[in-house]
Amino acid sequence: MNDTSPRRSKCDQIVEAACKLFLESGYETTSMDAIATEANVSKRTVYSYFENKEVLFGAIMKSMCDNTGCTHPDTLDPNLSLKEALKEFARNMVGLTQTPEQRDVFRVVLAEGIKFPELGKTFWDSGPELAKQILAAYLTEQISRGVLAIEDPEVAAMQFIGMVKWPHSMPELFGIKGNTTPADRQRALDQAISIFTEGTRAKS
Amino acid sequence: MNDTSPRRSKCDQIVEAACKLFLESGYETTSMDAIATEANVSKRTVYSYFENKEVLFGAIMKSMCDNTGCTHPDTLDPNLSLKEALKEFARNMVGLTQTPEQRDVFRVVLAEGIKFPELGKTFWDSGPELAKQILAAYLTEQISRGVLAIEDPEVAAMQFIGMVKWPHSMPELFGIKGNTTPADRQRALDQAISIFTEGTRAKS
DNA sequence: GTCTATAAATGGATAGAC
DNA sequence: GTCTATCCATTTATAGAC
Repeated sequence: MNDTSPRRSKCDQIVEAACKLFLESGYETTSMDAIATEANVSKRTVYSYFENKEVLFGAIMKSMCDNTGCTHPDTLDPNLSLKEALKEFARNMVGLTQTPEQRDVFRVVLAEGIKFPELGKTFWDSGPELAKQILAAYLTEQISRGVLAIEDPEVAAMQFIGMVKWPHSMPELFGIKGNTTPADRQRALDQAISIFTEGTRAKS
Repeated sequence: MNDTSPRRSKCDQIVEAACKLFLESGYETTSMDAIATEANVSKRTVYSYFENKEVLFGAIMKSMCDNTGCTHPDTLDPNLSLKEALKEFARNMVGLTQTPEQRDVFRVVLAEGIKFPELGKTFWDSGPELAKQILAAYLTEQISRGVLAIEDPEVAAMQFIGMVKWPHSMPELFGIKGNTTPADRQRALDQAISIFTEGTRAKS
């Protein structure tokens, strides 16, 4: 017995092990045997908590989506300048502070989307869609104040998110080891915000 | 025997079947049995053409990347206006004319990226990276003519691609059935180009 | 509740006949 | 080259003892 952590319920051990393995290797490649072993628990115990493999996977991924989808603030800070508010939003929600876990969730949800269609919707609603709505509400407010001029703020929100996220996330997702430094990413973010604000600012 | 097509080599039948099934269901879920059945061929015949499952998958996906990565034009048309050239680029390479097959290739490459790392690089180089370089060259030209003012044209190219691709591709990738019409997508594209050109135009 | 052992099914790969 | 039949490993899921 390798009971390092002082006292943790069997269920927690199973969840933790399943999380780790599913995110590493996806649904098919991860066996219930491997999960039981990783959790220091017998396979029968796994089945006493989760009816079968599909249920276990669904439960794990649902909670991962809920927890990693969106970090806290649900509005953009109205006290900051336009550029500063957007920068803060980009840093927190759609970009530079993305953890390896968030990246793995993204990849696994996408990979298993055919077998688990409702998972795609869960992820989408708690991640990109939520971020879009928050940003769109802010943009709409700025439009009504006459600061910005945008035809469709919802689409513009998605376009901003794409502009910030794509150059940073896609290479990483495809395993392209960019030799970008934090300073590089900071400059890219500044450029994105500059293009977006200049391109949407109301003509005075 | 269901030999509908007049005369096609066994190898072609296998490739075609494997293509279809791998793109539909990914690597693990697709069995060699299923491929043989779909191809109207015995399993032994599959193994006489392809050493094993990994080799078959690698060959299939490599050719899919080469064929669907990037459509023909390798420069932007210098005779068009800035906006028209960008619109044409966006339509051809990163957006609205994306086929279901291209979307499936994207998804499978991403999904199996851990087991087949070099596949990610193959896809990247023949798709997004190539598109980026073509666009970056065009932007650089426009900068040197004093039409645009951009600090880092390579990053800007990726940002433009993200702005165009994200709102359109991501929901589809996650199985979100957008009720967007072609007219909606056209308007979104126009808005993206407007934001980008206004945001990067040199101050006169 | 938890474990060891096993049943039932599936999948990758091969042997040998034609 | 192609087929049928089969081997062997692995995997999900369950039975029965403690």
